[in-house]
Amino acid sequence: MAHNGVVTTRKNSGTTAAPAKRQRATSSGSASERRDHLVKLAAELFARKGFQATTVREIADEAGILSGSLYHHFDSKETIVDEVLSTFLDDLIARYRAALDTKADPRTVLSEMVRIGFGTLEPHRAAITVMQNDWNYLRQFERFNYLVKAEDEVEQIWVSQIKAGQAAGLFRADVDPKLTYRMIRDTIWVAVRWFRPGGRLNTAGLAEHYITVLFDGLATGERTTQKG
Amino acid sequence: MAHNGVVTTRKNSGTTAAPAKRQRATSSGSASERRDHLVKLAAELFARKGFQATTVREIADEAGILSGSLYHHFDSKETIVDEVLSTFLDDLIARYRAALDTKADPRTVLSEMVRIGFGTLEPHRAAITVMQNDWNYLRQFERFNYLVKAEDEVEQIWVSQIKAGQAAGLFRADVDPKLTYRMIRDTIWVAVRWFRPGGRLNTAGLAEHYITVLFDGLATGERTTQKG
DNA sequence: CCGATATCGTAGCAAGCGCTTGGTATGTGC
DNA sequence: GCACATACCAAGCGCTTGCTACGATATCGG
Repeated sequence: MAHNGVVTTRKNSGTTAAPAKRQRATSSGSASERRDHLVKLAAELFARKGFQATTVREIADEAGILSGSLYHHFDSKETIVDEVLSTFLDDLIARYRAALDTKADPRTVLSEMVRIGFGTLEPHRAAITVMQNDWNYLRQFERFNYLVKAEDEVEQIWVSQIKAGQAAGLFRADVDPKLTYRMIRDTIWVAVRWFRPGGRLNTAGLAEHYITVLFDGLATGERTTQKG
Repeated sequence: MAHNGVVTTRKNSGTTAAPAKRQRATSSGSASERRDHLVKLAAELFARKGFQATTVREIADEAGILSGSLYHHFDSKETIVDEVLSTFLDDLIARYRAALDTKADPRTVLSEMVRIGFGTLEPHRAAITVMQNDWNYLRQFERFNYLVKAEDEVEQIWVSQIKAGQAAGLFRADVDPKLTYRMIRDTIWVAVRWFRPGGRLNTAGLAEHYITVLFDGLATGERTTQKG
């Protein structure tokens, strides 16, 4: 009664080729393959229900094990979400740095960074969702201080490119770089809330659409507010 | 042991002129004045910690009463957040309708709607924050179906204006109206995450900044992607 | 075949959760 | 001055939470 029967109530979620009935996971492949799989399952639940609303029992159910068995792989529930977020951030920052290394002009680099942002929407959908929804909650724990650090580094990358573009006369000078960065960033990330693969546009299409509006605006004809 | 002493541990949060020490709230003013005050206190907590992470005991503590006493005013914790969100939405939609009633040209109306959006950032900061962070969770309850309805009405208002602007040749025809709306909406609302009154720009300044970029773009010189 | 290691089940603890109940003080209308 | 309504306290119920302790089983190199 403490827990309802895992074996009988298991839903065999039809996502990845899941182990239909419980069977001890054979130690195939690298040491932490099982662990990585558990992280992915948990990430999906965190994204769908929120970090706090997701219980360790639910995560275990999804994997076909009992909640206590999770603690063979992880110290705590927070360790799991930590892995979800840090994996995403590492990938993101690496991509940004690569774009910077091309040494292209600011407009080109900025466009590429927009594409990178939208490009992470699919592979890191769950992580981005968690980051959006549970940022405020997670931030209060010391162990997630690195989130703020990573965010600062990303901001620095964007702002420097915007400023460079202004200095080169490519971008209007009457906009605030930091403010502009924040609006771009938010527009990209928040798209995880409504973007679903298989819709009218893919993430590449979204990126081009946004780049168009971002640089050239929604209006037609001459720019009416040109100051710088 | 079941609950620690409310009187002794009360923190007398230095926000609004709070009742420093507990004293029975005298029935001054309208019948539900006390209730409204409790809603505001709860909204701040919901915004800061998230809906689920906020306990009824914390709300009661903030008000200087015991958790059970909250249920004299509210049926449930969800009733409280319901009041927070519906108050905001009612106000927002009323403002949008007023802007529509001016029958001005689409660009003017759209600009005004952007101003309205940013204008709600301060008076409804807590509600917007809750809406952003806890939308996914709250949406799963039937009682919050009206949230989706309200969102649909708002979307309809925006999209019709964008389409009208395209038909009038004011806006470029090669952008997707619905997609454009979503990006505008997101950019405005997500600003609650970083906007703090007293910074460099107030919400009116934010609005003008965004209107500039939205209509005329970030780049200088001729529009390079003009198609429609 | 054997021990090492990884993986998982079983059972349950301490704490905390939203919420309920029964009773008490303080006003207000008549 | 008594009935009534309001606003609250005190106590705790039933349940869920993250997590732990410990034993069982599977796999595999040697």
